[in-house]
Amino acid sequence: MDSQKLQTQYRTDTCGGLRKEDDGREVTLVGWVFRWRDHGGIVFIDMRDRYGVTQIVFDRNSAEQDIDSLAHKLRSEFVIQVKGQVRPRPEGTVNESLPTGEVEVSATHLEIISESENPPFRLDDKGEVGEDIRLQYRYLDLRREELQRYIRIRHDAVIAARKYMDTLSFLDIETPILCKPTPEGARDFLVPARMHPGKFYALPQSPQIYKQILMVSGFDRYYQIARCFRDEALRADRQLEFTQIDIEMSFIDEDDIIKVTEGLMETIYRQTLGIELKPPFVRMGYDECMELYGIDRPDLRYDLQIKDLSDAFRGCEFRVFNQILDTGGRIRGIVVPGAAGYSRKELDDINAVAVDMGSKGCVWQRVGGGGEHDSSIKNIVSQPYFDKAAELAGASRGDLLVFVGGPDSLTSKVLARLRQYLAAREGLIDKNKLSFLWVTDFPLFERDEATGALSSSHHPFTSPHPEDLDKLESEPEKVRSRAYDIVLNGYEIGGGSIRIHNPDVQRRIFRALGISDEQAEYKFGFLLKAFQYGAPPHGGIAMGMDRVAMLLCGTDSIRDVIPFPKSSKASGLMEDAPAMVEEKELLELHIRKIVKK
RNA sequence: GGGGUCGUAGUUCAGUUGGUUAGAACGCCGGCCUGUCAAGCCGGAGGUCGCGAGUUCAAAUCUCGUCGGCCCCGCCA
Repeated sequence: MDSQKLQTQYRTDTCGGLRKEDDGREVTLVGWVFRWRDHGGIVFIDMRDRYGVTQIVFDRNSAEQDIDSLAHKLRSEFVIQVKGQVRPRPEGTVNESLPTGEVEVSATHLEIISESENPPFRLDDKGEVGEDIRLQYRYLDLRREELQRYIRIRHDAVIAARKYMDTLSFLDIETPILCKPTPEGARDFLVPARMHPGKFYALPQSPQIYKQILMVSGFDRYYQIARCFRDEALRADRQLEFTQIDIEMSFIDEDDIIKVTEGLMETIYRQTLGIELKPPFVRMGYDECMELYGIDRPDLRYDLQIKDLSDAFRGCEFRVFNQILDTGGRIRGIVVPGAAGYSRKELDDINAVAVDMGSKGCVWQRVGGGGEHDSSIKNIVSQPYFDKAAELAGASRGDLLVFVGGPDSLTSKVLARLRQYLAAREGLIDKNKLSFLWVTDFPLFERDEATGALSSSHHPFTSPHPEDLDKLESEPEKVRSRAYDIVLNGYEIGGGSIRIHNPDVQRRIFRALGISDEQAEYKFGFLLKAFQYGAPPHGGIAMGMDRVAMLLCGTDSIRDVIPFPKSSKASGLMEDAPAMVEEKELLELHIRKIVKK
């Protein structure tokens, strides 16, 4: 840290910069009272700012000023200015745990700049504090070393990303926050348009259409660190507003985007944590991914692959299994090595997880030391079937098998969760491992099971796989897309696609989605029109900045890397947002409340 | 929209089968103290048991509702 740069009218140095080389210097520091140890005749103050902690000593005998009265008044989180002389600490009193621990500042002058109420929780990272109270007093929470570090890591990542993108000739271009509503996809945040009674803007779910139009404008390589808004339920890794590193390129294919993205992640990890990644990352097609892991964002830090055990149980005595197999379902399971010793309670817990994910439950089988099989269905199914299952699954003595039957959509969902649950339970997750994965060849559409309607699995501008174009009308669900996701340790940290740049193909997609020409014209006419004026082939990706930052910081909630996040019920606990507004404001916006509270 | 879990002092928590004045630690306030660093010692203050009903002679404790934090399902093109 270049202390020269941080010098101001208030300070000569920071609370993190002094070393024994500074012995004898007259310095002025400003900061917060972190801790104090009042011994009567001598008072120690740990003074804190962004840069660190420095011990200040007030000595009744040696101080030039009568600090007796002032120093004793100091309390936690007062803002103070201290003048004094740097000196080495007496022998035996060096604090090894502080970078500044070899020195202290002997105070000659103290000014209380700002007093503080007693803080509602301690800021020294000793002991847990409820998240509600932390969010309510977020400005104090953010003073804590941990959050200061997270915000710093996030900053470093953003700077690394910007430098990298700039090096590759990407232009940082802004796009509107007030957009045209798009009823597809996530729920929009709407903004009433005062000057257009009855009409609304929407906050961007992503800058998607604008960045595609920028490609038509010839910008070739665009990026933006863009705030996005989606009015959907929150999760530990989802907020109403979040930040994307949004990228779009022209005259490229999948490999070009993937290469740029891998380089981006490589740069971010090197610049923030000094970790060298080893691209290229593993790639896997969607179908294979779902078959092996049951989910499109598997955590590959551990194995526990899903096995198809249908053939083992075909014709067995268990009617439920036969019914499943006869109706196109499968029996699939995972082997947990060395877990045959699980108690009934533990097996019940596993079953509860399976039920929670929507199945009727799971079946377990444990392979005993003599190769004999114990199972929750051993009274129904005879031993040879278990032999076959163990053989198919590759389970050996001492292993546990857990399996679920049903349509693939169900077994995938349940087994993906069980895989995660069992890996955690078995301690198979290496916290220091970084398992990147590209998932490619997503299906272009997915069908809503309730309504039967098709919708885009990525977004409606995603290019279909050229080989599957002729199936667009006949077998739309078999059409693969040119979409790709990047996954890290089980989190989807980014996704994108090669876009459609041909207006005719785009219209065929809209038709397949049940969007009429008129509707398409109304909603996306401006994009289609733009494409009629020489659209370059293009594609891009959006990286979830919050999730990337979260993973860099090693936490499990993006709230930790967002200075002012919303609670899980979407409230700002500090400022108490959202809030009521005056009737007259609504009137001006041509809005009437129908819910009173 | 649904499920789980939690809600007691400023904070983190304990609180038995429903039964006397709801406790502990840390923090806070006061005093003592010249080498501490989560300082120490002595003393003190501090409670709408989230909120509202109900059951009961009696509710932090039981029941119902409600609000809020966290996690999950649905949702998240």
